[in-house]
Amino acid sequence: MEDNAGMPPRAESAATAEAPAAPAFSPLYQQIKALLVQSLQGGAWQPGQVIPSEVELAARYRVSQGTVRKAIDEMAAENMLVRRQGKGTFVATHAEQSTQYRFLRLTPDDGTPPALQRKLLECRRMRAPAEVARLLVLKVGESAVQVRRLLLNGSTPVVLDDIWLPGTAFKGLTVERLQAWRGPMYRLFEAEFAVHMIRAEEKIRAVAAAPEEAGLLHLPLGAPLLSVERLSYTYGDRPVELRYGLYQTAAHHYRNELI
Amino acid sequence: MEDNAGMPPRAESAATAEAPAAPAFSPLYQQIKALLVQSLQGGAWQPGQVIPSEVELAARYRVSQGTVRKAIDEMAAENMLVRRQGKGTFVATHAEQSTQYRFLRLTPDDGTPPALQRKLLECRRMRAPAEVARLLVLKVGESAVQVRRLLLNGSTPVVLDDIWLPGTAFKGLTVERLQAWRGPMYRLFEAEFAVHMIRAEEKIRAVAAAPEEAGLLHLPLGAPLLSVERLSYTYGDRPVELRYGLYQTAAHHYRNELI
DNA sequence: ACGCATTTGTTCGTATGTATT
DNA sequence: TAATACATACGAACAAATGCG
Repeated sequence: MEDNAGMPPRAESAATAEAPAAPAFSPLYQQIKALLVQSLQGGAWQPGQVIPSEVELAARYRVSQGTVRKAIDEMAAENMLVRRQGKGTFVATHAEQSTQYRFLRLTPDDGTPPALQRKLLECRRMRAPAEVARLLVLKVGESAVQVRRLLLNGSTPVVLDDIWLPGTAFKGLTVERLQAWRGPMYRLFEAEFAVHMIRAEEKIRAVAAAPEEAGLLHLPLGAPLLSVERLSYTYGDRPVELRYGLYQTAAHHYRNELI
Repeated sequence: MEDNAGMPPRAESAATAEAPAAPAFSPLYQQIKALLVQSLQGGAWQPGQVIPSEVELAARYRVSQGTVRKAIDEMAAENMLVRRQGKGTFVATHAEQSTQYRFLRLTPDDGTPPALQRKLLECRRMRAPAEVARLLVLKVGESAVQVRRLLLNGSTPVVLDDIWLPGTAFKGLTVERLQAWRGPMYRLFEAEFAVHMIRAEEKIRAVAAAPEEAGLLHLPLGAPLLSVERLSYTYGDRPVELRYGLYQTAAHHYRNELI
């Protein structure tokens, strides 16, 4: 712990540098956290896999175990990592039972766990419409993939999703690929396209069913629907999915916890 | 630090006791946390006030500062306490700018901060209806207070709230009291009735405006509305407020963050 | 304006407990 | 049983923010 050669920047180096523009000092554990996020972003550790132990990471970055621990604590709180006592710390995945449909807040009123069947309606590639391009931070004219699907409870359609993805990141996403996939779509994204959703923002409204929507959801024209616009982010706060959802809330509700 | 006389239970005592029913061992910092929550619940420290410093609490409970710190960390994460470097740790309150309207997720579409005027419609005392009694865990026939109000953006009504409170806890809540109050309702509750909301669960649906609602919100019959059922909890997971809200989402939306 | 005391924030080191393999 | 990994707990030191004299 004497020299610091070849090591990542320490807090001191940033703090002692008398830069005129105030280089935004950050505590050591935040720097370690940033390095860990970089490793995840770079694909050094895959979803579901163990990351090195706290002791090893401490040695690697030449900091104390407590500092690594604090960095990992924050990442675990943000659902990027999962700690398991006695086993190790794992990269979060949308594959596990507990985190499956982590982002779907629609729940049956009777409390039973949500069990919805998928019905793929469409999957096509096109130039991103202006609004989609704006939200996904694409250049004008860049390609996007549109996926439309229904979620059904038995024979009752409950959700109509209109999903938009950046074309370049999702090269090779086809109807067949989607059709063949069993399991959550976000799991497909992380397994086949190395895109891991870690956070999302939603804007929710009540709207009246338009003709096409009403037809697909087997509802009368003008029936009230929950409109959910979701923008999902991956590491580094990069938006990578835009999803317009229409939820039928006669026998379901959107649950939320305020803290 | 030698003897432990008159002190709260330590982790060891619980762990070593060979109770047959497995008395649910909890780590020391969790026990400290429970004691701190009790102090809040008992009103030992008022909202907005400083609690004793970490060093003093550590001495009082005969544990290390780090253990107190971890207990406070969790409570800060749950918004029960607020830490301020150099000043101390404060009991959270609904009075501050940052936490005002902490539970109101409705935001104008144009991004401006929500600025809504209140218009009180009703405040009366009655026997709690069955559903209200069930959710607020009241005995059949117990009294409840019903408050109905509008929130307006200029002259446009945006929110219609139907609020239910336990009658005993809110003895003395009258139209005049509500009418006179400036500031968030939750601030009134904690200041005048010692009821502090720390958590809430919401169930959200899209519904069609019924005649009375449509009239109050200046909307056509059947217009889509966001229906928000909120159950608010105070210390010890006791539900103390039930609120049925109807939100007009033409120029506003309910924002949510998924993590 | 300056320094000092107080309080939380960060970092380190060490030891021990608990869960898993 | 032993080794490994995370979880808890303690103690110490210094940094940063705040408020007061």
